[in-house]
Amino acid sequence: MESKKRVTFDDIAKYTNFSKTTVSRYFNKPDSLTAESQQIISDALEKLDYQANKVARILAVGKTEFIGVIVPEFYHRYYSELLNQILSTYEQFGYKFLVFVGNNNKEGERRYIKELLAYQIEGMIVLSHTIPSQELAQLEIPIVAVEREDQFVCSVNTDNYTGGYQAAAHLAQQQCDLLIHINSPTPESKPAFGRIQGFEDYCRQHEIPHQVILRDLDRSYEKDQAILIHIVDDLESTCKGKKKGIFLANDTTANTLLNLLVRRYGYLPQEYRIIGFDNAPTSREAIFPISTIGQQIELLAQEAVGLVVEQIRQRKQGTPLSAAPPIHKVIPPILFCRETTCKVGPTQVLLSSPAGTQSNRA
Amino acid sequence: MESKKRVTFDDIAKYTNFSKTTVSRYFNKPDSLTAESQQIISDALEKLDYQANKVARILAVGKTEFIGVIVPEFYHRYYSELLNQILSTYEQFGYKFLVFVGNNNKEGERRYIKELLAYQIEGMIVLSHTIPSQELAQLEIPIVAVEREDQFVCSVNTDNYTGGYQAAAHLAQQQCDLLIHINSPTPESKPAFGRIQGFEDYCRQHEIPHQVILRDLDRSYEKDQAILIHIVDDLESTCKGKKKGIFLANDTTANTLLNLLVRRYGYLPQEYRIIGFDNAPTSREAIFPISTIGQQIELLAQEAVGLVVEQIRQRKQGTPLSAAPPIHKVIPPILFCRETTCKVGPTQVLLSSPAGTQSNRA
DNA sequence: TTGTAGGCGTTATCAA
DNA sequence: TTGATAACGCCTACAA
Repeated sequence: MESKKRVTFDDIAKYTNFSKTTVSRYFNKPDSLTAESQQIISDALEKLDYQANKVARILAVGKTEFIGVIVPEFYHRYYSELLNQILSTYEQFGYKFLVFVGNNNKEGERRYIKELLAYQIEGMIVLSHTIPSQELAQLEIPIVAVEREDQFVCSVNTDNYTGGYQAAAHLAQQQCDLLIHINSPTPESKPAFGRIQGFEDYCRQHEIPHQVILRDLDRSYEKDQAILIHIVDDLESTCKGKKKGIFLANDTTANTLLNLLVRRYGYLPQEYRIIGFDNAPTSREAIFPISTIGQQIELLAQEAVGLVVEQIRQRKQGTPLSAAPPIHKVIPPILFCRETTCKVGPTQVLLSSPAGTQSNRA
Repeated sequence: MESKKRVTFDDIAKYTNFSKTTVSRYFNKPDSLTAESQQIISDALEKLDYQANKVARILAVGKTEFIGVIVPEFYHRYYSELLNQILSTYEQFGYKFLVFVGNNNKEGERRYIKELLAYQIEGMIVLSHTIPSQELAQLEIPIVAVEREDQFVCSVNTDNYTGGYQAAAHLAQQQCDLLIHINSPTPESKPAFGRIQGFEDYCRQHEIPHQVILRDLDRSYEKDQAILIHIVDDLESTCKGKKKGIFLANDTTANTLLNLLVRRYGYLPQEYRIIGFDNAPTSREAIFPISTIGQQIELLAQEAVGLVVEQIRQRKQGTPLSAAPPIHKVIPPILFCRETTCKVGPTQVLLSSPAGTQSNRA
């Protein structure tokens, strides 16, 4: 049970009287060994309890199968869910993920990237927003941006414009008199800017009264709540009686708004219709399940990893690195029509089981 | 701009007419070089755009600075927050994290662990529950379990017993007639079992009517909701009029229950007092901020990483590996008294800014 | 202060 | 089908 040195190919070689080359081949080209030899080596590996050392392999072969991931934060569940789905692609692609949280700190993120490069990551998936894609593009490794500024690197994004358009259309369909979009100030370079555009375009094209309210949101629940209270107070005085369709920039904010309204009224008044964005778990788990323009998070993750892997593959084949222009994949959003816009009115709000046959205790 | 071979110490050495040993020393023992030599090498590194290769370093020196992490799932925000805090310790300890999601799949997790070991991780933090600690202990690397069965490995846990005790005490203090604890069936080996024990002990010691309801929770919001509806229906018929203090196993479930009650009543009746566990972000962001027995998540993460790192350090110093018995750190919980038990009654439920002009109900 | 030589554990190349 | 040898890029003696 002593902490002996780790068993290596050399040990296996000596034990079996093969060379370590042959042992190596057992793993990489097993067919080139006789069945007998394979068996012998297999037994030896078992007997000596061999544990693979991929670090040595990396040095020899140059492939780490590491992908670096930089997540901006975990306040929005969108990111934890996206990370979840990214990590889950291990089963599909076999790549491992080195994960950092950016916390909106540009200098920090630069250090993280340096570290990732030092560990010879083969590609990187960037969810954080601080570092411009131009800088990322100079890293000379395959990079895929997800829902962030992506001019100079590959990316996978939801079709935000269509999403914003759909949101407006859906609210309009609910007979709203006034459509409102609440968002943070968003640079045009971010894909999320499309949400604003799509919303506005729909409203203009259909001549629907609307306004876009831009505030410094997405800080914390309490701060967002304070901001939204002001907005709602304002609406209550200026738009009393009008049916307001509110499109929030994300489900987290939508949830905050919903909570606020339900606290005021005990339910969500028909006068307010709410739709969020992302289809983050938040939206399903809200006091009233929130309608949302769903990002296909699992698909986004798969496409993102797939795209990185594809780029890695191409590069490995000698294809020029930055020759081709960046690929931008676009994933369509999906409307989830839930209680904050359609399904249930305030009178059907009660939640109870048909007939209870249930017992207690343990 | 061509994808030339990467620059190595050899290149720097040739360029500067030093040996690569000297270049190596520039990084590891800079004081052993003249200031002048340092400058020369520094310039060369800059000029040739040297990028560190830690893989080679690992092979030479045997230290990866990798810690493997296995998270069970992301349904409970407790885990994403814990992961967040673990990742954030990079700034403090410098260790990088290879992250896998277990998804409650024992075989999968075994494969992940194999992979992690192949990458020469120096230690592992295990949040998932599937693999017994006895098996983990045989891995011959420092392991820290967090809030899971931990008999044979080091661990960091919240003082669950005290937490359960406090929860009961707090509910009792709110003049509840009947205390109820809702949980999943929990093996005694899990730290979380202490929540049940603590709750029951308090109730017995103080002769408070109570019951423990064990159901197969923690699957999904909808499933949990269905289960809770049955439970509430039951309580409504059997305990009508009694003030019920309900202690939920975690904030996620507490949130589900709260939503359900608020949907029935438009507010949280005084007849129901609710307290959760974890102080996951969920609890603050619920329709009514949920009182909770808070786990000090940031501290848990720090202690967990710190403990792994400490073990790594000791091992490096030749101290026997598994000689010492596993260390179990215990972190006290913190009661967060919020609206579901104390702060606000249903009449003060409205949320508006000071000058607010809001209406009530219908 | 600096250099030489060998090793870390694997794979690639060339022979046999 | 197998083996010997030289990488991969860095670090650690030991020497100078």
